[in-house]
Amino acid sequence: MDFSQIAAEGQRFLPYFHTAKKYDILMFMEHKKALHWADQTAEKIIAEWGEKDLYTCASGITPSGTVHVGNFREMISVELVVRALRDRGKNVRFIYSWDDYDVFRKVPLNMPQPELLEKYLRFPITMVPDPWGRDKSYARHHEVDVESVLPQVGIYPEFIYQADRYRAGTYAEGMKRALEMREHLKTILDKYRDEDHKIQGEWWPVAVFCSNCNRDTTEIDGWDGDWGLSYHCDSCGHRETGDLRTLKGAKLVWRVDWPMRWNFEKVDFEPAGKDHHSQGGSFDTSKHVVEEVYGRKPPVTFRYDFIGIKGSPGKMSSSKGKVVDLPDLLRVYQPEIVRYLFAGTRPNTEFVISFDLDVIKIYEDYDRTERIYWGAEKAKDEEVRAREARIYELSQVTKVPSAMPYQVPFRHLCNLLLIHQGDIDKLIATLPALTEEQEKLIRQRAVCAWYWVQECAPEDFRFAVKEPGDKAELTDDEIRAVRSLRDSVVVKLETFADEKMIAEAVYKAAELAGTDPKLLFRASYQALIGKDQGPRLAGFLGAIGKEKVLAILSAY
RNA sequence: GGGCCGCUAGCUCAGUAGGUAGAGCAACGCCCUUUUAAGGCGUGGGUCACAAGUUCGAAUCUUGUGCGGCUCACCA
Repeated sequence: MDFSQIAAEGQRFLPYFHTAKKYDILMFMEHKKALHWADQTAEKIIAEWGEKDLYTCASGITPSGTVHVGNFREMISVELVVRALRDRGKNVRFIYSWDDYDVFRKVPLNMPQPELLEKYLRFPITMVPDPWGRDKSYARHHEVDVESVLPQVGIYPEFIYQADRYRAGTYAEGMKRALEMREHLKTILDKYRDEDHKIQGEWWPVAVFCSNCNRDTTEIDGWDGDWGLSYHCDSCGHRETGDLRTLKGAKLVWRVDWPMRWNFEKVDFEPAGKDHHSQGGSFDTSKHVVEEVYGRKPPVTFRYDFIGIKGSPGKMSSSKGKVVDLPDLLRVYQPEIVRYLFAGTRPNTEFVISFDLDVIKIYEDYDRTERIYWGAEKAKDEEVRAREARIYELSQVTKVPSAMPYQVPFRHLCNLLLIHQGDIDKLIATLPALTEEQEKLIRQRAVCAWYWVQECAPEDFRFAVKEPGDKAELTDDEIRAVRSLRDSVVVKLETFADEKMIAEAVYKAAELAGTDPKLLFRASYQALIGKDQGPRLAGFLGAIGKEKVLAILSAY
């Protein structure tokens, strides 16, 4: 692009282009910057590390309890960045670290058999039994819960099990290096501590699970400057001098462990929660450690915020200590929409995941984004269109469907399901012919909608169509209104061109019966569903079906 | 005490290429002789917390102030 072109184009965007500063012009020339935060992060990673054959993106947590939506935010944030990198043709390794060699510190409130678990405090969580008896350990149970559900939302990391790594001696070199740099590490960790909190007395960058009783209640007695490490256990009195390469219980303390692994795996990107991301926090000290002790630049990062919950994910889940996890989300939101929630929100902003009436709005928002992507709805401007389209792409579990999905608004879907008492096959039968792909998505959405209606929606949202013969208590006026509706509208329901025509006929029916339309509506809803209100009557009659409505109303 | 984040319409929030302030809901109005839990159209409404600075131009960048929140300094 030569300068005259820039100038011409610049005039369009910058009315004051002719007087703009050089800085403004430079900014303008770079204006093709990525719109989505995942793309921006991907570009930052590439800019920071340069062109590489392989980029490593990492995430991980300690499975010391139920892995909740907050933890999930980290996984999906990384996954979105991984996709953005891959979309740029990069080769990416996406690792997820299960820190299952951490100590079992306290028993979470929502665990079964707390007395049993109590006995294993101070053990590594990988050696605590699974209180459900399903998996080989407490840690494994939580890992399996997550690993089995992630594919549903299109997330496929390479899992790394830290207990296995440490016990296999994988990090022996890293531990030795930390011991050599012991004094320097101490200085780094003390940097942001005030006088009262400086490390007191002897400090070791390694800790040991006792080989006799498995607890971490040990103290280091010495290091021989090479591979030999001595310790004793305060619980069982065991004393031992082991070799770092074979001493299975030895591990690095957290703030050294993390940076050591950044170096070991050559991590280029890893976000962290806000608890890690303040000065003196673990990400901050780890940054110093990886540079000064392991000689590697810290990864590109960002801070993600916490997630709040609004409404209840189900009637049964109000027990104490209940945390909301990914399966809870998937019962109410179809997988694309789970991804959409996270892809559509910048990681460093807090947001709430709703299980109440907001669910309807979230579905509507997603549908709108979908229409914009497919050009079925105009976006305000090109920028909005491009951003919405990108969010839509990133929200897909695999790839974008081959044609625009058939949209059934969530609220309408709920009503249809209530009419058909949750029978999805019957519901599908009322829709126009769909492709296999479209039907699959509707079925998925219907399962969520039905769960939501039954478990999360407010009581007055639900209704059930009466069975013929189940007669409502109506006054004479009401009975007259219902008869009028039946005889002047329902009997020729199929002759109306559209819902609007039916609506008109409904009002005409009230007039014929000599009653207020209000009364007719109330009476009709009472007769059909036993409530004072319901979905818009005109469409509702058609949805229930002429035969069934007649069968019900014939009692009057 | 250190650090971080937020403060935009009545409410919930978009708005991080600096270029005339936006959406949804609420409100108000009009229309379809009819909003009964998927009606349509339209209108009003903001000192973008406050102050100063940079700039031709600031919600946007800088500094300071206020209010609210989070986080670290013990452990991961």
